[in-house]
Amino acid sequence: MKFDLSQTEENYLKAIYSLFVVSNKAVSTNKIAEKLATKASSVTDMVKKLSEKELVNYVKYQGVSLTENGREIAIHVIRKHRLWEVFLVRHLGFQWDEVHEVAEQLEHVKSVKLTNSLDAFLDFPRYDPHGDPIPDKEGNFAKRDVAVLSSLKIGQESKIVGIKDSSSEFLKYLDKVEIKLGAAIKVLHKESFDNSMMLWIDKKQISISQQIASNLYVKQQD
Amino acid sequence: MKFDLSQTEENYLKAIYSLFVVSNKAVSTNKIAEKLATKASSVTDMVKKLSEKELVNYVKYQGVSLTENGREIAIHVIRKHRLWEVFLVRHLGFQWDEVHEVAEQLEHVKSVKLTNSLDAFLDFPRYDPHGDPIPDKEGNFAKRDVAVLSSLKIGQESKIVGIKDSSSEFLKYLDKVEIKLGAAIKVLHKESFDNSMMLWIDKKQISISQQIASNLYVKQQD
DNA sequence: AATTTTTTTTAGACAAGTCTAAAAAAAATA
DNA sequence: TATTTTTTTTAGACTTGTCTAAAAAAAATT
Repeated sequence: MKFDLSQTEENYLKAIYSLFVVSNKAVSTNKIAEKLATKASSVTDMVKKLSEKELVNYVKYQGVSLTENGREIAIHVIRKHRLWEVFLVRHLGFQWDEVHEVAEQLEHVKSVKLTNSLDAFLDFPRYDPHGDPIPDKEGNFAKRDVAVLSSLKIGQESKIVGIKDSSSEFLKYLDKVEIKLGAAIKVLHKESFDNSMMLWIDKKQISISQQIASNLYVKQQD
Repeated sequence: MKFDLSQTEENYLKAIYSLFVVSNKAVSTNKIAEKLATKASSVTDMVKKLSEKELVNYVKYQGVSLTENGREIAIHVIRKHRLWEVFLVRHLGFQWDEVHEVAEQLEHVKSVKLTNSLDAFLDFPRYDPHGDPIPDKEGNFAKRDVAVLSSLKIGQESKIVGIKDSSSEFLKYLDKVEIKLGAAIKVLHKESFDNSMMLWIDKKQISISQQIASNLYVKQQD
């Protein structure tokens, strides 16, 4: 039941998982190739292998989806990735835009005890530094009752809890304008002609474009 | 100057390093093969490759030694291994006989910032949970002024600081008889016919064989 | 519906790391 | 020193994951 997968195999499962959750339908080999910066022909080969191990459902020319086993493994890898990100930011002084590359390596370390002890050491965090939910031991994600900032109405108060685009550029922008996860905000005004928003954030007043607002997640309670 | 080595290459360098320090002469391919649980023919292949990268000195039929570069990398990997061991025992509740396998994986994670931040987080430990010295950023090992327990004379007081044999069996034995690193001891008696020793350790009196005593390191001051 | 374009798969090749079996060199023994 | 034994290397093969180029299928366009 529990295979010993190579890092490459794990990366494929993770890629298929994340592509699947956005489109909710079988993923094309081309999309996977793009995500993993490889070629579609390589993907076809790997997908066949994963299919033999019953980690993905694969029908020629019809895309790929994860089996229950494959999904479990993918989620477990994501869990490790996000826990390590929390550790790096909280305890080792990493910035949130520095953690990804290192977490990509740490996520492949295999030890159930390690993962669960780390989880406990971090006091079972539910979100990573980017606001993405961390699956628990059983693979359940904390449900986020979140909205995109751009959907808030004038007068609403909320809290920034996550970001959609986690590119390094976007993270750097957020740092520059001092928008931090956890920051309390209040919508003061929405400009109807370009949908830019004026808001209070940490006692300061700033204006952000619709572009930015639609890449920030906010939520009401903890 | 700084290559991106595979985990396998790093493991070869580490193996060559540790074999070299005990014998202080060029290491045979057979010994390396034994250490890495592989075949001598595989070692020959790899050693040629490392030689081309100028990480080892290799002359056919005459064994292998590390170049300055190779030595640096080996020590850096050992540094990471031992730092992670400290982290696992101190913060994640691992026993000292559980850490090796996990540290073998963690030691290959590549990030200078990670290593040095971890070092700082742990407050620059000088010894790992087995009492082995941890090289600093520059690759310098803390000098241990240690002796083997069996060399102590009657009446001498000391402290257990390390072990020579770190096999799982030995570690388990130590746990069973409650010999811990850091424990203060005093030699009460030495049996001349079998060299077994009677000692005080943590307010208890125990007798240990010469076998055991010669696998324990002790030292005077910190 | 026929044709063109795009996507996906197949076929064959390559690099890394490993293995077995055989050959070559070194070491041990007679 | 000659011979036997042990160690080390070479040769050729296999696996994993990758690639390019060509073929096949699907989708889009006319």
